[in-house]
Amino acid sequence: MEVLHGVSNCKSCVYRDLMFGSLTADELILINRNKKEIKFNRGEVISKQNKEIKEFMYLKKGLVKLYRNDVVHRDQIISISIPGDFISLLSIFSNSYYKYSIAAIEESIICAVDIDVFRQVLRNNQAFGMDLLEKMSTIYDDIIDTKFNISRRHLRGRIAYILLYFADHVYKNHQYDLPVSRREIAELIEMTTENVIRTLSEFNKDNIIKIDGKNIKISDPERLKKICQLG
Amino acid sequence: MEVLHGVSNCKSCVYRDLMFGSLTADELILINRNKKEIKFNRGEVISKQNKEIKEFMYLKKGLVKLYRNDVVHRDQIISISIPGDFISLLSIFSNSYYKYSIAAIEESIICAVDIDVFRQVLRNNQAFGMDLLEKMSTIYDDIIDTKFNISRRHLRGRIAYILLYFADHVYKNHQYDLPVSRREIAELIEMTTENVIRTLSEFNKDNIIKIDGKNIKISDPERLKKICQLG
DNA sequence: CGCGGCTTTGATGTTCATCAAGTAAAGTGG
DNA sequence: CCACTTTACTTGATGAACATCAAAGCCGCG
Repeated sequence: MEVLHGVSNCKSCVYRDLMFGSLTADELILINRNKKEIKFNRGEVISKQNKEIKEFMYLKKGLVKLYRNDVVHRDQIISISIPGDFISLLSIFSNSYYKYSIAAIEESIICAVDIDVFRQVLRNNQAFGMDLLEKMSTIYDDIIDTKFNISRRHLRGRIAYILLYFADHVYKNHQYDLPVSRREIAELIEMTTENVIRTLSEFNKDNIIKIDGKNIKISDPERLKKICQLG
Repeated sequence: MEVLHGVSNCKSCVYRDLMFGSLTADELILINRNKKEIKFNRGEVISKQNKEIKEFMYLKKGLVKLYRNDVVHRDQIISISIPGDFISLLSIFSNSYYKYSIAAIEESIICAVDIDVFRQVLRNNQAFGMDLLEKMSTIYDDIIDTKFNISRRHLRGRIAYILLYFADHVYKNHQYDLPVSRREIAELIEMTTENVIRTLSEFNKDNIIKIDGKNIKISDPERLKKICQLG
């Protein structure tokens, strides 16, 4: 972890409209003065379950996972966030502590705004609040959707679902380097690491996908989609 | 379904503070003028997935379920709402159509406020917006929590979890009439109807619970809690 | 009264987790 | 930089957990 100094101004940030489009010039200056950019290496924990929330964060670069810690069983991954996502939006209003842990899957850069400043701006800007309601709702809906979609499927269907998820939602490409380990896939779709590997090998043998280490190429998208729907 | 006329004024509603505590007198009058109270019988569908959202609704009396329709497999119950819950809060901001269906489990009375009026009040009252952010966040967090708690458990653990859920969260009593059918329990915790029945019978035989038709009495809460934690 | 939905139990087979054991890859310290 | 340790990946064998199928009793309702 490393705080980046002398970094970009919010005014010219690519994500400005995504998040702070409804702020006045003054509000934006205030946010800019109270934000930090922080770099995390692959594997580093960004925040831990039950820790106090001190910042509103969004992802500028990289890939992070939200997950529930579980000592007895295994961790459960709730969602994968891509650049532009608000990674601390969950539970920021319902709790003063994190309900979930966050860790970097790839080297990532987080933009973190002091939570009190954030709340202050929120109290004074109606449009900003409405924006946030909508965004939060969308994030939550996506999580619920994904979770319910996964839990009703069998193993083959789950793997198909998650492969297509990375292709369509994260990388927008039918070929990509899997950002997560086999174990993390298992934690994401509730199955064992062994069965993740087995199912991937099966798909590989059946020429549905082509595996080369971390690299996945979806050779037969139609069949994969069919398995996703039926499995 | 039956619209109730000449019903109570919002001003003296038991749920006023729960929902509309931050409204001005004028706003409350506006809401009052544009609300309906509607009674639904057991089993009646209150709103259907993909239908346009025209009202903001909360539950005054009874018990309802939120669920995802699924033609191929079975329906999936997302949550059970008790009086005071905002049953259409989900997706009201992220979508203009319902993402989930809603149906009455018991005879229920819904209070429905015209969605445009609701949004209008929301735009003009900052405190109301903040309230809503917090409430919505809590509802979503609960759903995610429940869902993840269930999906990591085995059948016995799931049944134990749901029995305790009804006891602690819905009825606040160790004895209660199960409001849902065995099949609905199955849809709620992702298992088959047969296995719900089998597991309940097992618990009955082991003197952990006492079943009499729909009536459940938790005779050995400690053991049930242990099963819930370990299963 | 009979039809359909809910409930219950048993038998059977499938799906999946667990255990074991080995290889490959990636950190780690001397 | 190389030996060493740990972590990730892979495959197979086994048994447990669970779904499916079948059949029958029960209850409410038109």
